[in-house]
Amino acid sequence: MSQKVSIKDVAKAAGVSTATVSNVFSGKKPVNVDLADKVRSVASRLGYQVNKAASLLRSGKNSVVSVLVPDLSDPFFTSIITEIENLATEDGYEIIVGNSNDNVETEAGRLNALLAWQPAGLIVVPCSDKVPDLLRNPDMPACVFLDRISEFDVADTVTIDNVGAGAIAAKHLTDKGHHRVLVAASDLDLAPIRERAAGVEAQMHKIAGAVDFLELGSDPQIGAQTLGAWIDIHPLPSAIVATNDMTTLAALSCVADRKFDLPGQISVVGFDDYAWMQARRTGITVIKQPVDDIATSAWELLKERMNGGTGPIVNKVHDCSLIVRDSVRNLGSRGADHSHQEKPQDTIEARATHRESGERMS
Amino acid sequence: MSQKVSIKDVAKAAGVSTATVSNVFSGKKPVNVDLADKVRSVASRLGYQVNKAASLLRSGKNSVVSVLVPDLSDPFFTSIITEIENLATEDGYEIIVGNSNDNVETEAGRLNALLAWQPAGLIVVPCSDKVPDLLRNPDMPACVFLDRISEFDVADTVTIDNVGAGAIAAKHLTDKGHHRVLVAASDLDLAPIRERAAGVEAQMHKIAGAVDFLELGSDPQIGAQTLGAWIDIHPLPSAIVATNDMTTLAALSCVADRKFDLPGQISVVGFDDYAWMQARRTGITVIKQPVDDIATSAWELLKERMNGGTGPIVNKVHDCSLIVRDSVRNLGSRGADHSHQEKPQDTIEARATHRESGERMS
DNA sequence: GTTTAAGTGTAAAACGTTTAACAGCGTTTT
DNA sequence: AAAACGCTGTTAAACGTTTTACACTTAAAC
Repeated sequence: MSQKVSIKDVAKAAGVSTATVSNVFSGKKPVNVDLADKVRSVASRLGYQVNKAASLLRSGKNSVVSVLVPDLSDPFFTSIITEIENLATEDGYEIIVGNSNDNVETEAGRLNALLAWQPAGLIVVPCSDKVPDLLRNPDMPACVFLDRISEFDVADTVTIDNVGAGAIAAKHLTDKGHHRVLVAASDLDLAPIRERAAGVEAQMHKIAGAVDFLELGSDPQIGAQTLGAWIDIHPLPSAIVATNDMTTLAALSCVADRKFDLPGQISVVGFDDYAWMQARRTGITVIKQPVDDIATSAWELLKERMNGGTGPIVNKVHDCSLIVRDSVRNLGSRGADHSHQEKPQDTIEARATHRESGERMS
Repeated sequence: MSQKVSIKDVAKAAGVSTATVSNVFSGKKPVNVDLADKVRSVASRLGYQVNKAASLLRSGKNSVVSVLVPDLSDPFFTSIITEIENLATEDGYEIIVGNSNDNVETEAGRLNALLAWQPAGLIVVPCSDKVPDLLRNPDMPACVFLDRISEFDVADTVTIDNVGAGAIAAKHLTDKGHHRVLVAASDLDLAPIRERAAGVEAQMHKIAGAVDFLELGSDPQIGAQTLGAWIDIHPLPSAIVATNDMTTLAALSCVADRKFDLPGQISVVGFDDYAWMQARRTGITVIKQPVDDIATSAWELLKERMNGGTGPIVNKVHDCSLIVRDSVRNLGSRGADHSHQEKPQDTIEARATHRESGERMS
């Protein structure tokens, strides 16, 4: 009986028209308050629930927003989804999630499935760093791209200052006297990863240090092995900089497997900040992405578009911060900071410039 | 134009009726293969996509399944969701997620919102351990309850042998000579947590050991403080057993904060297994829930119900396993195993009985 | 040679909303 | 006193599918 009761039943039982019932629930047109109360009470007595499918069909207005990410097992993406779900719920939206599995074809397939619902909006982290072809279509729902994206003229984007993030990590290392670092990248074909690596490289160049790059993929297990194999045949760098959460895990796994003393034998700067990074004897010094800010920006931008906003495309760029813990050894050969003992945990805001829109540094 | 093309447009362009187009895409009734090909080619040329809302409205058959969990920031729940999304996608379903925020009222609200879509099925982890009232209604969609549930006669459930899990953890500790352990529980009002704790307690009783219980909540940060405060005024137990992932994090945070040597000064048995647990010098010995199996069972059960399965309610119970790493010290005072050095990592299958359905141990 | 059946297609009626268009009726404006 | 307006309500037509009932053709069965 619960699913069978329609707006007509309520209308009949309350002695009004279906239009009135509709208006009571949608608020599109005012209804006399007493009458509205009566309708509501009748409705709840009958267990009436508006049928979203019918509502969507007629009005074309949807309350679901689709989120598509390349890897649902990556905590970075799930943490973004979590935050977006929070915000969306507050605004009366539902979230439907898709996983492209880092595969362009799967991505297209999922996109098609999601689009069949005519979602009010789309938040997507492309699995390549390019806009999926389907979404180049001019009459798509509101859409904002996150994180992995290197095209900024198709739709709103929210990203981080990747070059800056890499630079901060490297600066911290060079300040501590490190001259030779290894960048543990996931996949250098991805623009953000490439930029983070470039940020490190630029800083190392400044001090005439050495920097190597290694691709570890997105599986920490395999990444740890790859890294181990590399280490076997190369001189040990004094520090490793990870370019995302998965490579951080890979680096730490490798360090653990080989029983390296951290930071005695090798230092590590991780990427992304999770609870487990400080729930250990040697807390991990990390570059922290402002996950909540990213999600909030994405939601705000999307909301604006969903409400018909038709302004120029905005490219929101967030800054990362360095969280200093204990995984970087002070080699003390350079800079002014070997004179004092740093506090065990400290946040140094990035100095990277904050760009709201328009052109990016090349 | 993309969203505007309907089945009628395709029908007209292909010179057939809408019914035929519908049959081509739904496969409900056979269509001559040549004609079907023509329809398909016309459809893709026009960029036709079936409108799920209209389809759902008319047929009543939905391809979305709703998943509702108490905390989207809990990796355990997100890992389950991830796996369910995989399975669902393979079977042509979409997943819409909800977060009840550990609050019964929010749960009811989210449930209502999700139900308005008339999902084909529902997978829910209740925030209390009881079936939400809304779902007691006889004519609800197919539903299976996961993890936090203590009612087994309303719908299919999939849980783990919580008592067994606790017992395995405790047995490992007592075998290593531990006599006094602390159970770091999240919330003892939750049946599964209570049972895990009871499993530990039972085992400790067997050896006439001591066991304390402490509730830490679901925030690792706060939990760590609570635990620290407790430790300040109680003699240090030789080991801590966590009852879920969040309390594992809390315990490890606390140990790290206080610079306790792990496992020198204190041992820890964690709950749930994630990559970071072994990406550290001292790998964490944990009770591992078979997340993939849980998700798979849930999906299989749900699929059966969605396909009209009307058999008796089944209560699937999975066993946990112990993964031995380095976070438990061998106190060597008991049992036969202090004679040999254990391997660094080893999996010991639980001996807890495996129950497919029917009655549970009280 | 008539009936049955199988295979394939169509017309038209739903499904449960939202939303024009319109109408009644007090109140204000002219 | 007529006209205009605001407020509140209704009627009926969409929205894009699926599905029932039916129609036509051809082949097989009697």
